[in-house]
Formats: sequence, structure tokens, C-alpha cells
Amino acid sequence: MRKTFQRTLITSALPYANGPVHIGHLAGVYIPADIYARYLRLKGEEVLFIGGSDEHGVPIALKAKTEGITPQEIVDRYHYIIKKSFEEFGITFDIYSRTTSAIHHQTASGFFQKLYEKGEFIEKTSEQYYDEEAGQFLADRYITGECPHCGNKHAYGDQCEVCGATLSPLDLIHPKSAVSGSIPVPKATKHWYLPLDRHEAWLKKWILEDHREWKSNVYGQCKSWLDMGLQPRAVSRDLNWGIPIPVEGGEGKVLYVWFDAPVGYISNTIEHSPDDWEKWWKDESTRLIHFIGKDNIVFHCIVFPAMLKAEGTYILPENVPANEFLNLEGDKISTSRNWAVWLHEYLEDFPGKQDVLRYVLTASAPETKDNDFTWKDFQARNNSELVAVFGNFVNRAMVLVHKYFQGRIPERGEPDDYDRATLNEFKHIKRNLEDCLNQFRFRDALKEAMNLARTGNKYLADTEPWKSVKTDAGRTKTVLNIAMQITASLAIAFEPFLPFSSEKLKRMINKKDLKWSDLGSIDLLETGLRLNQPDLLFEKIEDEAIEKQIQKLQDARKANVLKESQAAAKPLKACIGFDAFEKMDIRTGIVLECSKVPRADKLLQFKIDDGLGGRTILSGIAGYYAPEELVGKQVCFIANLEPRKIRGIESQGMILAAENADGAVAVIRPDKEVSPGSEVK
RNA sequence: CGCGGAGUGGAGCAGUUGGUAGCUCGCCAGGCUCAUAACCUGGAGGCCGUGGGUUCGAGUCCUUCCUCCGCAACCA
Repeated sequence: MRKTFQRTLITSALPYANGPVHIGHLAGVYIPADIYARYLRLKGEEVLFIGGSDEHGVPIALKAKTEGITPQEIVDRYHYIIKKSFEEFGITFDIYSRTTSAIHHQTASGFFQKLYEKGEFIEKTSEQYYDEEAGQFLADRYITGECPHCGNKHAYGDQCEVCGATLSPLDLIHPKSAVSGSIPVPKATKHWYLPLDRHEAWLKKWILEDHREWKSNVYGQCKSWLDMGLQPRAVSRDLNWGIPIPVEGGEGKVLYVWFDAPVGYISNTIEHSPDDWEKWWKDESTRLIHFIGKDNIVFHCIVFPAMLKAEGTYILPENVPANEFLNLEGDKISTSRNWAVWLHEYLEDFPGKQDVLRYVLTASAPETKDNDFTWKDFQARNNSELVAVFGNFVNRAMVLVHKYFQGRIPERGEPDDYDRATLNEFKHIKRNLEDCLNQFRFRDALKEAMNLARTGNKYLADTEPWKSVKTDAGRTKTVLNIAMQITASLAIAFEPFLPFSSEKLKRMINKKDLKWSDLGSIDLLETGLRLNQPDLLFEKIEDEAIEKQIQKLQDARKANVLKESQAAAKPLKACIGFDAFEKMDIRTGIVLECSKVPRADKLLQFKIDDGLGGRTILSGIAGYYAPEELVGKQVCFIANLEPRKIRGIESQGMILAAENADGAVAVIRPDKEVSPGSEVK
């Protein structure tokens, strides 16, 4: 049943070039992909490992605008930083290119054209908001206005975050462009859609029946999408930064990034092997594997395969091992809040310690659920696993050989039962290691590799060559010969995970070419082979270095708070007359009851004593106040605001609260106790 | 009820088709001294988020509710 493959094409999600890469990217995508690529190469398989920067899309266009430079300058800046970081971390891409390349433009454009000619798209004309001042159509997210359901003034074009309603930009009352601040006007625009619904039947069979082995997070998400029924998705956007739509009526429009970016995998393959790229994409004996993060699952499992199938000549992915997310010290990693460990900064602070980070990120990779990276854990894993177990075993074996046999591999006599049991253990671990790697379980695979080193330590402890050297030279030779064979095997086993250390270890034992199939062999180092001087593979990381990193994060947090407190206050609204102010009836009241509104994340329902018999008010502050926190407290509210139903409950007024720049809310309360119903002027 | 993932000793994770709860780190005790105070052995520590159900038997299957994360809605 299992297909046999002749070669493997590995892709890793294209990082978005609006910032550098951080440990989350590395742990989620690039390290697993690199481990897999290295493993297959070590086994002598034909592998191509593709990467590149994703450089189009609205956020980059906007960032360029705010910085007053061209989008190209933005992506140039980050593309080279990202590329360099990957190189320094030993991510062995066969090619790392970019979506602004000429080849990619041609390829993506041609891909669109082919689907267009085959009639794989449908066209729809719709009204969309156009910003006349900025001269562009607006993405849903870049329009704000008043929510027609709850009256929230800052609803987005796609959703109101206060009442949770799903919106279309045209629903918004008083829409405003987030780009220029002007009032957008509806304008007809034509777009092309990929009718995913047409592909539903085969996708269902292909994923739900033929790929039950996919990871549960991947399978589950696909199943949910397929069960809901697929909808056509727009493949074009009204934007001036991207790949122009190459067909009639496409002026001023570009490919939507999700159509553009995955084709980048193909373009980069073409750039790498212009003559025989097709064998990687169009030959059934190629196994295609996409390494991605969990946010990208539907694109890689449903949308991109639908594109490939629609085109007609491409193979489909064999597996999509998606990882969950990595947090940092308990908080979500965030580029904008500078809550991240940036790769280029890590390398400055820990020069030469790429493997330590590779180890830690693999050992606590978010394979099945979100995980947390902490500097304490980083230190502990380095000191008590890499140094104490792996590094120490290698060092003691090397030192013993130097001490007793002048650095030459001693002759091995007949192994005894215990020797054989240890070597047997090696065969066993090798098998486990391969099973884990084949199933993309890199965390477990690494643990198995560490078990090899543990076995080595135990072997030395049990055979005690420092004792036998006084009584039985032959036995000591055999033991240290075997210990060194184990050391050589470690160099192989760790190569996919810790390539720099493996390289160093191979120099120490004077062996260049070791293949995966050699793992577990006891004839890797021939008798008499001269070893080089031992050099520590890993060194302890002291508390000061860790505290410096923690301090750095705390500083980032402080800087954020400072930035928020110094955030420019919003510009004033237009002047109003005193009569307009007088129309508002603001009162005080005492909170009698307060409860969460069921099935609404942010809403609290208040019962207020307003001195007039009481009233119910809903307020979207559940994220900042526990219901019981405000009971018995005085609040201020607008008493004559038109009542409005929210989630089926009528809200009779609005509780006044100050909103901080970071979105945090503080309820306004009278400084001294006043009687309920007092007017606020 | 929009959808998906996760909740297991102090921390991080395994737990395959239901059959005695495991691993690494940390902690405690002992051993060893070749080794980066590293290594080896033993030990303590868990009603597997919550309530209910199916079963001779549930961490595992069904179900209630709670918590965290993601998708839908640029980001691994």
C-alpha cells in the first residue's frame, strides 16, 4: 500500500519579510525541516530543501508607507537578515530565494494564467470600499467604523471585537480608512476566485481517507473545513505591491499573497535546478513534504493542493507536519511588542552556540501543543543534558584514551556479554531513532539520541576502565575501543540535530565521512587511529548570562509600557457646542449585580441602581474586570443613550471607562460617594 | 453552542487497538573518582482539568462544564 519514493522535496514556510526571524520560527518550522533534510541526506537519499522570503502583501506595503520608503527597500532589508540568520544556524537550504525574484514573478504569473485559461477560476464583480485619497481599494481589516449591532465605534471591516459579530465592510456605519483616515467610497471591482467547492470531493477522499496518518492537529483542522463545506476564495487583490494579474481586466490588481507565496516553492525549485526541476514537482516518485506552523494548515492542506490539482500536472504533498506555537517566558511571541529572541541577537550574545539553541528548541518543540521557552530551561538543558551527559561522555572517553594509550585507538579483544548487551542496546536505539524521525517526531528522536550518550556513560561506569587499567590491560583496551566506537556513533546520531558539534566531534576523532548506516557499527575507528586533542563540545552557561537575557526581556517589557504611556493621544474630534454637551445625560449609579454574558467573551451585564428604579447595562470590559469586582462600586454612565439589544439583552446606557493605548480599560468612578442618579457635569 | 488543538508528579513531555501510569530535568540518599562538582544506583512525589456514563476493567471510549492556544481575520 505504501508508495515507494525515490526522492524527497522538503519545503519550509516562507517567512514574511516584514521583520527578522525569531526562535518561534526556528522551533516551529526551520529546525524540524533541517533535521529531516540532514537525516535523509545522511542516509544517502536524494533531497531538495527549499526556502525563501515571502515579500508581497498588504502589511509590507503599509509598513513601507509609514516609513516613507518603497516596499522593495523593506523586503531587501529583512530578506538578507533572515537569509544570514538561517545560514549561521546551519539551516541547509539548497536554495533560499524570494518572491520578488524575476523567476517567481514569471512562474506565479504563468500559474495564474494557466488556471485562467483552463477555466479553473470564477469571476465576480462586487462593491468594495475605495480610498480616494490613497488611491487604493481597502482590505477589510483596514476599514473601521461603527458596528451596526452594538454601536462600538471601532469595529473592523470584517468583525466587531466588542460584540463578536461577523461583518462586511459595507455594514459599517461611518466607515473610515485606516490608511489615510478619509471616508472611503464603494466602487465596483472584479476579482477572480478559486472555487474550492469544486475540489471538495477529491480533497475529502485524499485527506480524510488516504491520509489518516497526518498529525491530529492537521487532520482535525482539515476535517473541520471539509465538513463545513468549502467556499470559493478570491485569488486577486486590489493592491499595487505584488505580482500583477496577467489577464484582461487585471490592471491595478495583484495575486493575493496566499496564491503567490506557495508557488514560491515551485519558483525556487526552478531557480535552483532550471533543467530538471520538473522531476521534483511532476514525478509521482517524489515525496513532497511541507513544514509549516499551525496557522498555515488550511493553505497547505486544502488551498495549495487545490491549486496544484487545478493546474493538473503537479504532485500533491505526502505529509504536512505542522507544529503548534512557541511562547516565550509565558507570553506570546510578538514582533511588534519586541517580545522575542531574535536569531541575529542570539548569535551576538552566544557566539558559537547555535547547537545549544537547536537542541533546546528541538527538545521542547511545540509538536503537539504550544510550548514555553524559558531561559532557565535553556540553561538547565545545556548544563545538565548537553554538558553533563553528551559532552561529558565524549570528554571522559577521549581523556581516557589519551591518558592510557597516547591518543591512539587501542586494540579490541573479544567482547564479553556486557559489551554485547551494550552494543545491542545501540541497535535498538538506532531503530527507535529512525522510527521517530520517519514520523516527524523530532523531540522523541532527540531523546533517543541522548539515550545513546547515557548508554555510553553507563558503560564506562560499569566497566570501570580506570580500575582495570591497573590489573587487566587487555580488558581496558577492549572497553576503551568500544567506548570510542560509541563516540563515533554519537557523531552520526547527532548530526541532524547538532551539526556544528557533530562536525567538531568528527575532527576530534579524525573521521570525516560517517554515514547513517554506520551508526552502531563497532568498526568505525580502526585500531591505532590517532585521535586529536579533546576539546569540550559544550560549556556550562553561567547564571549571569541567563540573567542578562531575562533582563533584556524585562527591559523590552518596560520599553513597551513606556511607549504605551507616551503614545500620542488621539487627535481631538471636532468642536461641539455647549448645547450638544447638555444633551448628554451622564449619571452615577451603584452596581447592584454583575455577571458575564454567556457565550460572549467580552461582555459583562450590570444591574445599576440609578436612583430611578434601576437599569440594565452591558459593557465590553470582561477582559479587564471580574464580575464580582465592581459590585457595590459606583460608576458613571450615559443615561439617555438609545437602548440597544446586544446578544439578546437590552442595554440601557453606556458605562464610562478610560481606554489606555494598549487597549486596557479603567472604569470611571466618582472620587467620593454620591447618591445614585447624581448628574455628572 | 463557528471550527480545530491542548489540559498527566515541582517543571517539560510520553502513554499506540481500553488491561499494573512512564521518560527527562529538579529534589533526597548512597556509590564512584576517568570526566566540565560532571557520571552511576536507589528513593520520595500523580484520585491523569471537572461532573456524569459505557465496561469485569477508563489517562485511553461517550457526554457535561471549566481553562489555555490557534483558525476564521498579515504573522511559525
